Amino acid sequence: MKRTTSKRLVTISDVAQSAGVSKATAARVLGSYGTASPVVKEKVREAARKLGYQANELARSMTTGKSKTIGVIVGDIENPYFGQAVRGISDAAHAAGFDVILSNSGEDAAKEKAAVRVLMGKRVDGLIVTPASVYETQHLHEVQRSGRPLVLLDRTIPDLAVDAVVTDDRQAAEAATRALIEAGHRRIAYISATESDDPIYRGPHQINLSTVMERIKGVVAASLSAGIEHPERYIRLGANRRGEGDKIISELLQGADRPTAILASDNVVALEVFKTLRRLGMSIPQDLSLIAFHDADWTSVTSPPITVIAQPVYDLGFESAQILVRRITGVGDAPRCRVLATTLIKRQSIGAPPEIQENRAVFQNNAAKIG
Amino acid sequence: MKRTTSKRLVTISDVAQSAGVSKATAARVLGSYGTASPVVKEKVREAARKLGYQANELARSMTTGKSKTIGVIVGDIENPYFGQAVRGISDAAHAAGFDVILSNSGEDAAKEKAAVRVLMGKRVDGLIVTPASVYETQHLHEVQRSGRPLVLLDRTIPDLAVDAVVTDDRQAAEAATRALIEAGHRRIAYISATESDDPIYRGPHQINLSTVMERIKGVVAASLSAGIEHPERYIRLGANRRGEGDKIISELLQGADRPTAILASDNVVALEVFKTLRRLGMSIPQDLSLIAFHDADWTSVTSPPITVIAQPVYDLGFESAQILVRRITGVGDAPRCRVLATTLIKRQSIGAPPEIQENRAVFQNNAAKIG
DNA sequence: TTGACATATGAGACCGGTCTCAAATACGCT
DNA sequence: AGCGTATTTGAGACCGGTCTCATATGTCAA
Repeated sequence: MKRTTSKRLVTISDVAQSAGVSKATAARVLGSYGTASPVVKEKVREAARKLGYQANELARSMTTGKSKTIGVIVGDIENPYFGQAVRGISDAAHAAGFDVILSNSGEDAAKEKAAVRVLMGKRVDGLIVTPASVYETQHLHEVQRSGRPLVLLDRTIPDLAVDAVVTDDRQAAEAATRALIEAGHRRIAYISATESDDPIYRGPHQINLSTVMERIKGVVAASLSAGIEHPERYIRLGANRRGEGDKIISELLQGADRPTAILASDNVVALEVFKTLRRLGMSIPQDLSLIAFHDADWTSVTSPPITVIAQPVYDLGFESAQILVRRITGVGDAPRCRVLATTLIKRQSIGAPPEIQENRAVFQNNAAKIG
Repeated sequence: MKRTTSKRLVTISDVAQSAGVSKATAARVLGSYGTASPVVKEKVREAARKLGYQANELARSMTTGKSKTIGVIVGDIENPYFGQAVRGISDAAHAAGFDVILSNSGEDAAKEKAAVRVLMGKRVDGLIVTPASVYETQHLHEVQRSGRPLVLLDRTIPDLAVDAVVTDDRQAAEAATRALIEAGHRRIAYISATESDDPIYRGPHQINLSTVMERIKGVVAASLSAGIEHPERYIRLGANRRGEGDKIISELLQGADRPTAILASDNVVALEVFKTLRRLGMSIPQDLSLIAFHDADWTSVTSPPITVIAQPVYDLGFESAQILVRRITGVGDAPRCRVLATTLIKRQSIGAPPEIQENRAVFQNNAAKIG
């Protein structure tokens, strides 16, 4: 039995020998269970201090069947959105006496599967997962079948009967679309970072994530309600970080009957819009109005400040962890989906569409000629 | 022995029974070691599939003394800087056959200590830590003493002889300061988010992090070289997320002999500068020039785009993990500190100080009167 | 001092996997 | 069929902690 990690760590047996008591007594003191006399307690603690004893949670978990640890798999470790959610998770978990360990899927279903395997292998007491796909979910079904509690964060999976905590993406998209319609827009694009081979939206089969589908439904519903025909013609997918954003956005804005407003799925897409507009010599909101999902720190200091859909991300995380802790503790009622509200924060990135501004200018020119 | 987690998971013994072989044979097949006949292999694998066997890595690690897992403790999970570093760590670790689990210290030494305890308890093969303080390091010394490999990411600890990977913060700060001096600035502030009771810099005893100390040294050295006296009078600390940033920045900018340029320690501080300037009715770069550490996505789309010190964060992470893997594998040479270079990316946030612009305006007025 | 009762302690089984080595089995040749 | 050799298999010890229960020890009252 070879150990490439250089030194065997100090065990309870070492401490027991040093303190002159049995392994069982030393374990009682160091594990804070059972009884021990004050004299023995002090002797054991002193020996542990001197030897540098560090508990082996592996052994403890093997025996107790519990790790007091929650495993969390986030979609994109580089996205501060998930950072905030993790802060909420950590706060709720720690308040309930649980530790949190994280893993990152990078929005890739295979990596998510590997992360689930790692965390299950470490026998975490429960899992919080932001699913990377509604199509590749076998590994999550297996978690459910194993009996280990699972909560979905931010996104749902239709045929997986587990708890979920999400924001009301449909209502958010409807509200944003209505705000743009009230400002005069009839050609409104929704641009999403979600992976897709074909950037042009053709139907639900292209959509991996529940959040994206809900938002599309919201945009389409609000547009149809306002009498706008074929609103889905302005929906684009795949505008993610790998340089596709600029291409998709510029093709859209340089096409016939271009949209006069964009609803961006997240801050990544909003940034791409900014960069593309600068390159095309267009400006917000004179040439294009913009609303973005998520109120990142910097969205209020751009010129102009961006109108955003603020999401209660910390609460998402906090609630997820609370529900999971309840499940771990043994609550067995039916799984449910908790839906949190969003807030539309109006800043200066919404204006009238360009053609309405031109009509106003023509009208003023005519008035000057008459007067 | 009570198990609140509802179901005992499937073990190798269950699979062995189902396949009609011994536990040792089933283990050989499922653990991919030793030998087994092709017929037995197929029987065991089929039984494992049917029963939903998921390896217990706790048991495996206990026996082998290895977990093939790297533990990472980041300073601030909400900062995309650390997200990028984690991506580098993950890529290098996975290439070497290791898994990565994360924990967040929130730049709090007590939380870092707890995170170290959790990850050491889980017997990770090694640790990568972004230390939250150069003063509270006992827990990291204990890691070192235990023989478990440890690499410091981004920041060093002076009396801890372990490997570290950092950026050249001193040289970065010198280069940025020189760029501002060349643009005419003689009053240059360095504003840091690092925790401090007193926002006014009085000496090294206030500084928790090696990066901050190095940057201060760089700003001061470049200023003194250019004949600027008492450059440290414009150094401010504690401008973090909790609302102190606005107060510190506005007091500084509204004081006598206010600075005409700011070097911001990170994007958080740069954002605070933007917000405060807007509130005070001042603009970049006419009233104040700005350079920020770290080239975040959004720094190139503000108006004006910000001059930044780009840091090779992914490489920081990647190198850290490579060094750690070598240590885990048994390399025993002397610990070393690997220093990576930064790049100054000039955009439009640097201009001449306001008083030089005024002198130019006066000179042009005089020329018009003559001509 | 003795007996009753409460508290502290130690021995041994167990968690689920790995590893070693002896025994069983398989295979090929005479 | 028997023998020699190679391969496969199973039994049991072990990792480091927890838990149960029998035994030892301590305390108090008669």
